[in-house]
Amino acid sequence: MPGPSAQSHPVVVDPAQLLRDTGLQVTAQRLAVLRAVTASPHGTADEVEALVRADIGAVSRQAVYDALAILGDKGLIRRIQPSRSSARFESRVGDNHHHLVCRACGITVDVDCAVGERPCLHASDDHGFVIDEAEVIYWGLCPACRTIEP
Amino acid sequence: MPGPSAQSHPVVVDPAQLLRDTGLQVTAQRLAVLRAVTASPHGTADEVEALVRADIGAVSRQAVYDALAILGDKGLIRRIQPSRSSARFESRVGDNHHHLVCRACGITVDVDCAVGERPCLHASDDHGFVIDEAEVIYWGLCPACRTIEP
DNA sequence: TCTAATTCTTGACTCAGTCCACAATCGGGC
DNA sequence: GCCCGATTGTGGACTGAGTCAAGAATTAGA
Repeated sequence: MPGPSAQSHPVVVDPAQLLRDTGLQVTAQRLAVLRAVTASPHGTADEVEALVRADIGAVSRQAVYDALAILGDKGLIRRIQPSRSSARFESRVGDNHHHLVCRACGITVDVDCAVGERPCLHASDDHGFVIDEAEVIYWGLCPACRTIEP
Repeated sequence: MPGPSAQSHPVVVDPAQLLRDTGLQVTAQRLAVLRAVTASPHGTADEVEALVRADIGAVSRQAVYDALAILGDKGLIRRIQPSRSSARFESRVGDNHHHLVCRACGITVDVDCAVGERPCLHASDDHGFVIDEAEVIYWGLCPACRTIEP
């Protein structure tokens, strides 16, 4: 839905160019990791590894972890880790959205941030910290689990 | 700071009674875990285990994990798990406060919730979930790390 | 005090993630 | 288009947090 305020980057960004722009070498593994994270938001490293392997035939687990780490560092993907879950990754970045997690089945869905800017909340007392992000996880029961659980 | 609205339980609660009231058997291990979590907020399971061992002489790791899990289930302690950290536990419950975590050194401090009631925030779209908690982690750099890092 | 149910101990095991040394690949200069 | 140094990826061992399971010890109600 194109609105009056256009995004700062082109509508369709070439993933290879995206990597180059960030100062990263372009490799088949990194491109495949980027595709996997985009195709399957909130996937674990294992799931990403499986998708990448299905995509380009073979990868080492280490390459997947390396790519996830460096892409995360550069801000091309985001890493979240709800309690009792292994790390999950998503390619939706920059809009500072939040997450809704089901206590029963663990399903994770995105929720828009009502404020929109980061950090979207201000701590009542920052204890001298320089805060750059407020990460919010809403915990509850999803519609499916709500009907099963008492 | 006692205000006009008093807490629902007595000012000083006997820990053993607290366990009994929750329907749990009172054991030396559980009492020691409760003491350890209170004495060292935001400690990991390993740290709790060490404190408990120093306190009552010996415990199995399993007993510590069992106690942390059941005390968490019953709401006597809270479990938090910031990204890239193992689980941490605290006995300050019921006031729905939040946390401030340093990206560099990992130090965790409490921040009061500006709203006070749970869930203190409302998701912009609940996707049909029944939300009972909004967990907020503020990420940044603590005063000490701010002077070291560029 | 006795007894059934709950809890703790011990030790093996799983899973996510990391470390390391060597091989393969990328990409800027010729 | 080819070379070469720097960056990445591979394979395999390893770590740390947490879980499972069977039997021994403890708790609490009769």
